[in-house]
Amino acid sequence: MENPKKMPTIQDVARHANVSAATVSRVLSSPERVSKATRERVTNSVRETGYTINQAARTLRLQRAKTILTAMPGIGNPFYSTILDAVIKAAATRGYGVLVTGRLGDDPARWLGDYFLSNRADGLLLFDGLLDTRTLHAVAGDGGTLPLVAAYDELPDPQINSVITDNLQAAERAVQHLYDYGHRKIGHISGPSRNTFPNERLIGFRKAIFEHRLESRDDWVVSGDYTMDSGRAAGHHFAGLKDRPTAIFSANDEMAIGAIATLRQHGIECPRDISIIGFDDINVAQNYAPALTTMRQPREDIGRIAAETLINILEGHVINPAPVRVVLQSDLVIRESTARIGAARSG
Amino acid sequence: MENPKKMPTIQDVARHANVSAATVSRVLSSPERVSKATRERVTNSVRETGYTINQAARTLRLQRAKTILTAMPGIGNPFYSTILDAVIKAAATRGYGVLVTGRLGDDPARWLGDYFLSNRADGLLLFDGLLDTRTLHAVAGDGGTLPLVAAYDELPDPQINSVITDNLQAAERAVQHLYDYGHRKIGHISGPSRNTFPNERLIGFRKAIFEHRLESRDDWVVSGDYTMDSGRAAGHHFAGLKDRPTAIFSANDEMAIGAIATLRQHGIECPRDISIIGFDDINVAQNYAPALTTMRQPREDIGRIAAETLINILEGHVINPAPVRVVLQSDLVIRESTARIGAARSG
DNA sequence: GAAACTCCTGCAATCGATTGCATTGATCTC
DNA sequence: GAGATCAATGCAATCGATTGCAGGAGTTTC
Repeated sequence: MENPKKMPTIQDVARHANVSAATVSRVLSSPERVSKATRERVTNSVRETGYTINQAARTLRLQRAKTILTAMPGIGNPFYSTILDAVIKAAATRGYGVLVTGRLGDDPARWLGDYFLSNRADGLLLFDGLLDTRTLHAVAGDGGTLPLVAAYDELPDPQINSVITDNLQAAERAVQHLYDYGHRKIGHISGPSRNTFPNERLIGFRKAIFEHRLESRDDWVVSGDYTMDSGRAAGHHFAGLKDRPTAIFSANDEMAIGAIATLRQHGIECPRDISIIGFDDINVAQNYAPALTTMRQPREDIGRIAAETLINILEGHVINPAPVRVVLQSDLVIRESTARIGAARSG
Repeated sequence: MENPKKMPTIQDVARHANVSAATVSRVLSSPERVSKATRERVTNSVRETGYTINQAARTLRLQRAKTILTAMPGIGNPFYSTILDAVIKAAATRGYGVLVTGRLGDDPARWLGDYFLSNRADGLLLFDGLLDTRTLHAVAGDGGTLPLVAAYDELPDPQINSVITDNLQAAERAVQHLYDYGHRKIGHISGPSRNTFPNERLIGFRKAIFEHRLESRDDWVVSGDYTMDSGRAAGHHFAGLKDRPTAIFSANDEMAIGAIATLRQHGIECPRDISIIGFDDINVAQNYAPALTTMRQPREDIGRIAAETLINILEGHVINPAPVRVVLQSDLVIRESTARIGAARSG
């Protein structure tokens, strides 16, 4: 039990097939360089011995781990978990493993470095916008380059490869929808901003408000952290307002759900008394009551494309010195949580 | 750019500190065996060269990857993603990385094997109850043992280590709650069963129904696959019934949500017309409308304990030949989706 | 029939860290 | 003061797969 039967090595296969280890290796990696007879003999031996390659040895020799690391703020978040799912699938079809890490400790540079400056992973998929780009450059080290693809909410450093959706435009589109429905008093529940710099969705919100010359009030914009709890807090805030907006654009679905639930406890029904539009289109959105109007982000696409891009870079398919930039579109999905202002009032 | 500066090796550090590589290695792994003066000199050299250990080499030499593999049916599922979060945290504090895989291809044995029969991972955390135990034994191979901890819904093979909640008892408790609320006509939306063997929650449901001598009808039990969509399908089914149960026990929250949403579309309101209790207490449960009554599973605990158990086994802290079995409790959380039958009818 | 090729296969070095054994110098014991 | 003991360090083999180089067998060419 405590001494698992030793795994067969390439040497064992070689002995079994009466060839050298080199030949076995060649059968496995470039079969066309080996004669048909030998190839078949070796293939049989591989099967009969139950040989599986020792990745550690391979990694050491080739200096490539065939593994990518993904850093996410919180996998518990359904938004990210769907992306991760897509990443894993895409990586698997290319023969790559996926290591996952969250936010650990206070010094991102150190633990990120620990991971694959040490040959555990070949590259990084970054879904955490709160990791500062300076930090990343530090991880990359002065001379070397850290193969990296970023895929988060913010427009990242133009220097680094990225797969993103156009958040600014999508936010404008969300507000536009509320405007189209007749709303003129529009509030916002924003996500966190890093470096005191407003995030893209907040900027888009402000831009739309400005362009439509709508009323802009400080107490109509509250900031949350993308959790349902912070949505609840925002809900309390809006419920307590004397002069309340008739519609709210929430920077993600979870905060929208938290806000709707809390507002309801205060007797404020959505969409009867207030319209709320979310962002992301997470799974529950369509099954929530009311079903959420939201800006759908193509999460599977984000995950898949990000993973493929990174692997292409790793395998040298991308010689292009210019950073890769992929911008995906979000779609407006109209459901029940927003209503025309006239219709809602009369409802 | 395309040629990252070569990472310093232990040899480089040794040269820098004027000692042998062996000494550097000892400073890193068993500092007490090295004199204070040397130790400090080496520690400085490590810092100055920016050395990080090459895990591939270490893994090859030690035959241990310091990495665990988790297999989940779908990370997109919020239930599992919370568990995964806990696993990653627990593993990280023990210095372990976490590889994640989903269901890939049709032959689990092959891809599971590819992972860590090949020294990529030292052990497996299995959250996927649909992987047959025979398959697992096959992966383990005849002689050797695959370090494995299972943590899924079903009571697994008593031979293997497991961290579970008592699903049968929890299911009974859920039905008991409906019974206490005066319901006598109780339906069930079940999860999938493997091997034509009913799953624990279904057994618990049947047991409770039997013991209370309640009506048991085939068309009051529909089976789903734990997705919201299958919950919607179940909702349609129940909506179409002439003689409908007054309460439903859903084997997870997502199916409960799907069912509630669909029933509402048919004019059947929860809890006014029908009470529904879920299972798991996923994040949205408390923010759903109605807030879900559910059996809360301690997901963080499951993830953390499973990871710690596996690592203990890997590090030989567990010499015990008997399989480890941890059984956690689920708690009934009463919210709005269930109502006393009198109260509901009059509401 | 010999030079020039091609094709197939093996030899041996290499990747970087670890560790049993050997060595050195110092301290201790009687 | 000679032998024993011990602490600190170095030597060199090892983990398993890959690959440049070389050699042997067979084929082609003139």
